[in-house]
Amino acid sequence: MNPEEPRAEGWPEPQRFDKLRELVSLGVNPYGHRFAVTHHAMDIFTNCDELLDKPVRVAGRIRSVRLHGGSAFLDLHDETGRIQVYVRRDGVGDDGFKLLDLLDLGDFLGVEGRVFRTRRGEPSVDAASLEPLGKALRPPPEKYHGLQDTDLRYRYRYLDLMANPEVRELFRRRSAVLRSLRRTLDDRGYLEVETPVLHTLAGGASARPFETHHNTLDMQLYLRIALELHLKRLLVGGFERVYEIGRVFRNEGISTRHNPEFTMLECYEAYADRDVMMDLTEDLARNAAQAALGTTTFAFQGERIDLGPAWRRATFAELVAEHGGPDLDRFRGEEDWRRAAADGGIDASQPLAKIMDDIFEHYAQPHLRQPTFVLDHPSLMSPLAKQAADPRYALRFEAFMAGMEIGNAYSEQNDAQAQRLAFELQARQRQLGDDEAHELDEDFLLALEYGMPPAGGLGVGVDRLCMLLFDAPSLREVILFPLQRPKPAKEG
RNA sequence: GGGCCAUUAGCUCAGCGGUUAGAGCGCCCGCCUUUUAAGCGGGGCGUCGAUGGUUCGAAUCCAUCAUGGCCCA
Repeated sequence: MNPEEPRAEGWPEPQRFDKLRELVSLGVNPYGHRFAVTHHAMDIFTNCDELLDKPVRVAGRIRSVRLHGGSAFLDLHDETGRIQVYVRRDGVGDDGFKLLDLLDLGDFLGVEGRVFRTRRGEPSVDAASLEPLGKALRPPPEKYHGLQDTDLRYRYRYLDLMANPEVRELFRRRSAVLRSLRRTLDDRGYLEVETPVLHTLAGGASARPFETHHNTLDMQLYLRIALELHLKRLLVGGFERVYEIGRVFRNEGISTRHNPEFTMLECYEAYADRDVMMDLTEDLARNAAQAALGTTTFAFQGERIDLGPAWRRATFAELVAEHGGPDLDRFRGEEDWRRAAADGGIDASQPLAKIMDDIFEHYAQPHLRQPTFVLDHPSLMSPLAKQAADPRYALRFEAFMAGMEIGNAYSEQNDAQAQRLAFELQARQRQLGDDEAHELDEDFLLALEYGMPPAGGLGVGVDRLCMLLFDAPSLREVILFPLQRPKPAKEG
């Protein structure tokens, strides 16, 4: 940006350009370089008495200025909080005091001075010198109400973070959740790995993928919809406990519980099964809650959720029947499902797997408030899981709370021939119009043919877990930059 | 995809057929060397989301569109 060439007309505050130019003409760099910070706001606030009259160097953004003629109070915000700076003409000299006129709310400023308490007892820094570190050409959001408009909050998340301290706190807690998930798995002997985001075939889940293209290879590629198939290849390779925390992408609708890209934790444990993964799921969730909240009970949208006691375990069929749905155990085939759908007011012309999903969502899901493991889904919906003794059902669970799915796990299919049959069944569903049915993945089958240990596999929707723990009404609240349609560029 | 709601100053909002569109914060000018949502005096900085329409008159009523939110699929 060349300050001599002002595009200042039409800017919110063209005076900021004038001040910028004047700083330069005084030989002051408005954009600073290194500034050796000795203390953060929080340090001075909590250790004020020990620091009294000691020299400190603090830096941050100017959020408030109270001018008093020959002196001024500035509120400087750094990552740890707010520290008040007292600037007196006697303290910083005429030249230093003149700088005050050239500073604006939103500017970054470095201050060297001594710690003192004001008459009212507030820990403050009596400035000896001021060093502009970063001029703001636009004003920050309003200081009391912050930035409320959700569109603007997500679109310009930096303003949201600047204005709303509780948003900064939320993302600190999210980081604590991530650390806790990693620690729980690390402590259990898991290895964290990274697998490709670009897939030649999007598998591991039922979802439509994003498509992309590699120019040099002239090859169609897909953004991954799950981590599953590569992590299982690692079990084939000999790692026994692996996990990945990574972004997956699903080309589907956007809602308060869905974002096109979201963070998934998947972990695979050789020689374990679904039941082992249930215990692990409870541990992961409890530890995350402890790490982020310091407790395993919390309120979600007015509802009390308790992760502490052993979670309820009930089968898919039991839960549907319990809430007025059909007796799935008596179902013989597709016709029974379609009739049940019609009876329940569900679109009976949809692909069969979708009908199964809808029947569960219709009857059971809204009632799953306290943490619940739903066991034994229909096999058709679970092509990557081993079948139960009754082959209509799979050795699978999904974890629900507050009516929301947060986890999904299988006793992983390690029989290459059974996996091929399951894929072939999916391929037929695809031909019948189910574009979410799993693709037949020869490359994955090849890996299984070399032998994979039996394993429990678990996937956890990290964003949803955070949403619950933080009592967020929308998934978008816990994602720093949720996808938004671009705004037309403003004129000027 | 369907229904409902919102869009007014940089920000948070009021105004809902009738003078020149308002408040607080922010901003500009002046005063003030321990204030803290500092204070005092002065200044309104606007394509009322966009485009059409109804009307003597539209921020306000109607239609369409755009963006966002909530609910449903």
